[in-house]
Amino acid sequence: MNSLFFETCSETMIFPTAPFNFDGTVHKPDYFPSTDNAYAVGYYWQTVRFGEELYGTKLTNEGSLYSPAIRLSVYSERPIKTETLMNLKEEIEYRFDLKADLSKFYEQFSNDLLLAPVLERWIGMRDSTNVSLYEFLVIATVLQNTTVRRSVQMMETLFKYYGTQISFDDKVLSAFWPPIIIHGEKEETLRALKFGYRAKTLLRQSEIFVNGKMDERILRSLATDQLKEKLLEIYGIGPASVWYLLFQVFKRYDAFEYVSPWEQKIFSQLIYGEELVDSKTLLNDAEKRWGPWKMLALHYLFEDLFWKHEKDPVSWLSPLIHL
DNA sequence: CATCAGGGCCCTG
DNA sequence: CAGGGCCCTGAT
Repeated sequence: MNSLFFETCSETMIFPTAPFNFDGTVHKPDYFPSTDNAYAVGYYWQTVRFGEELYGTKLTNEGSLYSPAIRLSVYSERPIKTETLMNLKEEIEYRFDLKADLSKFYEQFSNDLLLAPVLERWIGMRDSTNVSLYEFLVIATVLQNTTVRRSVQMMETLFKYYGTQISFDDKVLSAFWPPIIIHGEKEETLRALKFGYRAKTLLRQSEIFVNGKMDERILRSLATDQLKEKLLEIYGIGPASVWYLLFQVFKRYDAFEYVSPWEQKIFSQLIYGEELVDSKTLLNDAEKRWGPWKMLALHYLFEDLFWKHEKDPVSWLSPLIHL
């Protein structure tokens, strides 16, 4: 892994729609830890590959729930052009859903027995992702059919062999590689790094980006059904991964049509206080209760639980997290 | 020590 | 459309 040291810094302000919860938006305690980002209350650091360039970004909370403001600091090798800085700002606004208007969601469920207390704590939290579509596909691939610990291992192996290390603002973080780097690799090499059958997936996913068959910006504008169809065409993306993509990467708040075993257990406890509720029941009830907001509603419940767990372990949750 | 499932998906029959 | 195979690893 080659390393870079970025000292040049440009700044601009971002003004999210209100209400806005900075910490709930930038830090998701249920996502597996990854060395491409770091979090502290009021701060978020993240490496970003944008266009052909690498940047170190830092978000600083300089506002409040009803008067939100974020300082975006961008560290780079060379001074960044104003236009590029504005484009990067827009990209960050999209990824963290900073321009969302969730007022209808809040109004509609202010009396929902499950959601109301959670909204009190987390109103203004957004449905966010810190990475691009390509990068999310890599994450989805290392998540499949394994435990969190091993997902973390695989991710760090990828960073070690194909990524870049960036030092900025007293942080040292890993940065993603461009798809062409993996594309130029042999399947046996990836297999030797213990990716097993995932080697093929990583290669085929890189290929569609190198060949320009995937344009994230165009996908964003598609209707959900059409988008889902496109995403399912990607090798290695099936029913479980597709709704992670729809929700997190593409902000489709209703994307909940499949429950994987792990989430089934957690939702069962969370919503019904039971060990295992039939997945059809889960899906139907969520639709009835929250309709087009169902995944966002579940996200709020999920994050609230994991924040709680981070501070004060929830006894039934611990054995479900295989760290 | 051996066995097995783990935050799925592809492919075959 | 059901079910076997896939890679590695930690848990048991």
